[in-house]
Formats: sequence, C-alpha cells, structure tokens
Amino acid sequence: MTTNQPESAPAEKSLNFLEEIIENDIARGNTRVLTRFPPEPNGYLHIGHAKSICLNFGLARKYGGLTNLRFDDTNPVKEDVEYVDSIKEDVQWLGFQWAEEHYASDYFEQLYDWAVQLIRASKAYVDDQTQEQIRTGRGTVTVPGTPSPWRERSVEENRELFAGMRSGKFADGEKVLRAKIDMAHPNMLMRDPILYRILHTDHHRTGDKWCIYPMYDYAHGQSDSIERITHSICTLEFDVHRPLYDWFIRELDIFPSHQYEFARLNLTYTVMSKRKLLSLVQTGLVSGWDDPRMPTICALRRRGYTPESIRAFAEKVGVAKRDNVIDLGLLEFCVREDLNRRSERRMGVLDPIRVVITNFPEGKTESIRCVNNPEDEAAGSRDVPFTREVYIDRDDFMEDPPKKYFRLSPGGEVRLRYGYLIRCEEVVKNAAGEVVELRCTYDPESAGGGSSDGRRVKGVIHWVSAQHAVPAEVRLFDRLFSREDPDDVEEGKVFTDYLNPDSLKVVTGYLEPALAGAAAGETFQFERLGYFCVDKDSTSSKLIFNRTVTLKDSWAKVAGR
RNA sequence: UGACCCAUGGUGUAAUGGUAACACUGCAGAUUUUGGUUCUGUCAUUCCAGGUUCGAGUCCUGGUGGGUCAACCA
Repeated sequence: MTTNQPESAPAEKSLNFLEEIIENDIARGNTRVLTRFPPEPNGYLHIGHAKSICLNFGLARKYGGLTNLRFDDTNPVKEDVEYVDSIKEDVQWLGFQWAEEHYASDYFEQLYDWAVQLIRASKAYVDDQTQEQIRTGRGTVTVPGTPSPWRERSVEENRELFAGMRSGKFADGEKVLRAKIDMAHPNMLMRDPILYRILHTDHHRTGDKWCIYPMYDYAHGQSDSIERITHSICTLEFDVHRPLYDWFIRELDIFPSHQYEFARLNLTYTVMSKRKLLSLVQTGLVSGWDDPRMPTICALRRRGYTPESIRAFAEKVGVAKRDNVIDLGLLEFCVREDLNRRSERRMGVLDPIRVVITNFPEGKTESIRCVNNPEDEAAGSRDVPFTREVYIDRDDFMEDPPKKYFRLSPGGEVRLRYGYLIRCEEVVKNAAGEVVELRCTYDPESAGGGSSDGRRVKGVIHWVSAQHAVPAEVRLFDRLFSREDPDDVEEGKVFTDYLNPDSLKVVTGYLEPALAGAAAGETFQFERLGYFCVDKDSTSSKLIFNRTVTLKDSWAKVAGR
C-alpha cells in the first residue's frame, strides 16, 4: 500500500514536428527512413548548416534510417571542388557519416531523358524569348502572366530544339526549356518554370560534357526520388516550391519523396548568408573562410569549438516553422558547458605586471603542484615553477579598489592560485605614472591553502614565474559585427557600417612553461580568462592561441566593465 | 493589393481540447584555492475580436503583425 515510487518517471521528451511526421509514417507502415543533406558546393558550411546536418542525420539515426550526402551541383558557374572537400570534412568532423555520396550531376543523363519525356507529353517546351521577355511575361504576384509565343510549338519541333540545345547549337541565353503548367497560377513558381538553361561553362565534375544545366527545381525532387529519399527536409523558403516538387514527381510518375520545411537558424551578431560570407572573404575583411570570427564550421573548429558543443546547440535551439533569432549567448553557453568539463586549466597572463616577492630567496625555484581540471580528477596535476619574480595580470591589481574588489591592492593580501598568500607592500611606477612593478611579501606557511594564523582571503589570482614564462601570441576575438541583426542589412552596408572595430585584438601573453609543447587544436582554460585553442598556424618557435570564448564574469557586471 | 507559411516570457522550444512547462538570459543567495563550476531561490509568457465547448495556447471565422515567392541562383 505504501507505494512511494516516483511514478512521474522523467516524461519522455516531447517530439518535434518532424519526429511526429516520421512517427506517423512509421505507424502507417512506412518504416524506412532515408534523409539527405544536399549542400550546393559553392561555399563553406556554417553553423546554420550544422543545424540542418544534425537534423537530417539525427532524425535518420533516431528512427533506424540512413542519410545520404548529395551535392546539389547544378550551377557550374558558382561551384568548385574546394567546397566539396571542405563540406565532407566538416560533416565528418561534426560526427556524422553518410550512407551514400551523390552528386546531382550524376543524374544529368536521367534528368535529360525525363525532360524529353515531358516534351513528348506536351508538358514542356523550348522558349526563344530573352530573359527580359520571360521575366515580364511571368506577370507579378497580383497580375497573371501571359503565355510565351513559343508555348504551343509541336512536340517534334521541341524535341529537335532541345536536342540542339544539348549539342551546343545555341549560345548562352538563346533558349531555355520550360515546363508547361499555368501562366496564371497564383504561385509564381508554377508559371511555366524554367527547367534547363544553356551555360557553356565547364563543370567541376562533368567538365565540358554538358552545355545545358538543370535548374534547382527540376533537379532536386527528382534527385530525391532517384535515391528514394523518404523525407526531404529543407528550409522554409522552399515552401512555395513544394507544389512544383510534387508536380514533377507526379508527371514523371516516379518515387514519391516528400518535402518538409523547417525554419532556418538565425544568430544574433552573425551573418549567415553564404553570399555575404563569400563577400567578406573576397573583400579581405576576414582572412578566409576559417577566420576564427566567421560562423563557418571550419572557423569554429579553429577557434576551439567542439563537435559535441555544436550538436548540443543544435539540440537546444529546437526545430519549428517560425522565424527565430537565437541569442549568440546560447552557443557560447554550450561551448562553455562542454569545455568546462574537458579542458585542462593552465595559468597565463595577457597583460603582465611584474611582482617581486621580496622575502622569497633570490635564485630559488619551487615546484607548485597544480590541479589540471577541478571538474575531472582523472586529469591529474602538474608542477609549475615558482620564483621570486612572477607576472600577474594587470586586471588583478587595483591601486584604488572599489568596495567589493577581492584581488590585490596596496596593503592587501591575495592568494597566488595553488601557491602562497602575498601582500602588496609597495607600488612602483614609471615616469608616466603607470604601475610597472609590485613589491610584495609572502607568507611561507600559506602553502596548500592555509596560512600561518588561519586567516583566509577571498581573492585567488593566477600567475606565472617571470623566469620561466613562455611568450605566445594570443588572439582575442570578439563578434565581427556590432549590430545585432547584420544579416538583415543590405550587402554593401554590412561591411562598411556595422563591422566591430574591436573584433580582433592580438597581445603577447606570458604562459606557464607546460604550455610550450601544446599541439594545434588543443584547448585549455586559462584560469579566469576563458578558453583558448592552439591555432593551426602555431609552431614550436611561435605559439599562437585563439580565444574560444570567455568565462562568465560576474565581476565585470559589478564593476560595470 | 495575390498565393502560401508563421504567431506562447527578453530569446528559443514544449504542452496531441483538461494545472501553461523546460532551457538560455536577468536578478538574489549558498558553496568554491578560478568573481569559473555547482546548488538554491526568483522575475517574466499564450497577438486581437468573435464562435464551438462543461472547458480553448490548442478547433472554426475574421482581423492584425511577421515571413516567403515575380534569378536562365540554390
């Protein structure tokens, strides 16, 4: 009778709308789940793609299905193998493996045959109008379009012309193949959409084999169908394309893949448009696609973000159909949460003040045992040399401390982390009045956390032996844009008006000797300063660290910094 | 002056006609050899108007607001 069991076992996590769709499909007997991630290889993947990747692969994994990687390479003008390679690397780095690798260009022949089939059925025709004529003929959102004068060409003539297009008889722009649907359709995309255009351009995979290339709408659904994709998940702006997607599948009578749309990721202070990112790279406002200030996957990796943190972020932002703007702080929270658990702590100062401990013997070096990671006992400890002269961070000393300042000040006492209590006895300044040196005394009995008389201090600061310090270039990154919604701004304006002038600061830091051998990609927490990752350009003779993210700093709020 | 999509705290996401919840952020406190972490507490939410219903965030109608669509881009 005394049943005191916690009957409210953690309610199973609620489903997002895509999971509901899939579960309904499964309930109806469609148990196979095959999704696809279909980037166009015209740029590097960014955090927005990461959401899509996590969704597509995550959904398939959850329901025992698979995911294909398909390159939507139907526009040779913009595409390049450089991008193909980077995309594959980034997807794998995020922790996902695709079942099959495909290219829309592998389907060109099949797509061509289907176009001929549509021509035979009088569902497609070759249009001789200029781009301008086609545009005006399409009407507007409120005015119906008018049929092309070439709309009623005979099947035979269309076949001949289309074959001519393929064989290179015509110049770019001279002719296009159009579907014959409805020039008065309320959905502009259904007003005889273009299927093929002539482009005498080499393709990164098919070379000069083709001079006509299919449009997105004509290639995407059919590619899904060829691969027998069950759930074709894309972003909201493709919603109006769905009727066309379905039209091709119906007219061609091929495997019925279905398209579902979700809201793309938007992040505050972040430009997500591939075009704008490309422009940032091309104008040299950033050093490249992997400039650590970019929102690209490769930049985040270089900056020290982990795949786990990005996946956790994708999980936290959720999936829905309404437009959203995620606070950049959430991404930073995810990376801190992950790094806090796994990063070893090291000491370093970025803006040094020399501290001379006057009652510590000259020439003596003591070893101080430091815990590597208080979150993880298995991380062990290391010994850090302590000498008469050390550096501390300028932030950790104030000549005129406000009320709740816990760190060092004249006459005040503070603990050197894992080391001794020191008291500031004298402040030495240069001619300009700047503090250049602090003369302190230490309490020899304060090792290990205690003190000679049991007194305790609130302030604990990091330090590094001046004699042993290792200099390193430390890059402090801040958001690239000062504006919360840079993606909303017109392309040209973004770069001129809203760039954050303080997005990159480079300083020379003095680090504890254990950091000398750090390898590229390793991330450490420099106590209280944040997480730092060894840059890929770092060498044994020149150490370079990128700041991944700062620690939450409640003192900054108190001090109004 | 069209078609389609969307509308829940500051930001996101849940609630499958039945007590509006979770996370981030903010604020307050405790712990802490990192002003970090951890822990506790706390502020704050259903766009508007009708209708259906015993009961509506949820269903219906109409508004309002936001978004997408008029590339031979994807």
